[in-house]
Amino acid sequence: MYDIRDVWQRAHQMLRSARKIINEELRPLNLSSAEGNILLHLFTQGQGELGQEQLVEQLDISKPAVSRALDSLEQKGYVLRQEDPSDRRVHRVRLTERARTVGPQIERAYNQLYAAAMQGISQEELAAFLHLFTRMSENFTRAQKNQNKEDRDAA
Amino acid sequence: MYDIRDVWQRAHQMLRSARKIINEELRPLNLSSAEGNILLHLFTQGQGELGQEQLVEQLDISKPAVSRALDSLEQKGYVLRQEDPSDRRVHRVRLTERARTVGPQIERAYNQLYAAAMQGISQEELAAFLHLFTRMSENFTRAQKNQNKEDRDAA
DNA sequence: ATCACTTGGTTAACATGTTAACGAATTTTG
DNA sequence: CAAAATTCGTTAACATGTTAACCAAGTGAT
Repeated sequence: MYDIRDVWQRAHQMLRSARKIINEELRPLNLSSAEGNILLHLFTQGQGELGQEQLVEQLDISKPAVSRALDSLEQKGYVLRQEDPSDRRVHRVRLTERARTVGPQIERAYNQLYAAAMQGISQEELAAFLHLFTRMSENFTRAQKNQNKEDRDAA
Repeated sequence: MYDIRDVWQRAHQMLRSARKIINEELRPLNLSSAEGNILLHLFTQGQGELGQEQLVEQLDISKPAVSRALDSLEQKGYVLRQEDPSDRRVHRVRLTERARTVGPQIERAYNQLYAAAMQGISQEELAAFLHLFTRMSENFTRAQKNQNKEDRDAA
């Protein structure tokens, strides 16, 4: 019999394993997985550069998480933050030459991870998987809204 | 087109939402989700009592995580740790009267979460989902083993 | 019996994420 | 235009998990 609780356990397992693998793979570059995730996104999605807020939205992690990862990346010389002249609130994030040098290595690490994940899984299965995952995640979003609503109603 | 990266994003989203919902639901009991997870396990799986090591295995979280959650639960009067007379290393974890009192409320919170998750998802779909999830997670376990092996080979 | 190994649990250090509160810059609105 | 609201980023506090190092108790082999 299936226990829904296994879904959580599996999700945890998967994320933990993936993080571990990426951390291991990026250790020679002195990069953590959190940093790697951001760099990868900049490599593959960023046309030129991105504001931090865009990273927050596109990677779906919180502002402080992005802020601190960028602190570290800047420290290590992988990115630059420069003020946007047209809106001085936004910090545009740009990859440095150094980052571009190691880019392929980072992409290779992630591609390796993705390939490992997909062993024995077809495109169709992945599609179905993501479909369900999405529905579940939407269910939660809805549940959370209702919860907030009830809180407000109770107040 | 599907991007494998979405799997991670969805998994993160799901775990985050679930944690948030449970935290909200258990706040009146002064319990966090980490604590609730353990209590739920004790309620539903524990015949009488469990050693901490068993919690570690069955919940698949690290020893320190269990240790600290139990510290807090003991502090709050929800569990007791007693030395096993037959093996004085083992701390047997037992629910207190107080825990049993709030048991139904905790189980209700989780059942509500599970019900919300399953909205519009059939048993068959869940089964397929878990099947794939399991395969993926096994893939990672294998990848990690290989990685460790390569490390050793390199040394 | 003793010495080496294993096992259960704790502590310390750190990784990674979150929310809340804030400051500065921009936008909206009356 | 000036006051109010919003937006972008940072900082502080904390939640939750991990690995590494350790102690104390059991186990086992010579």
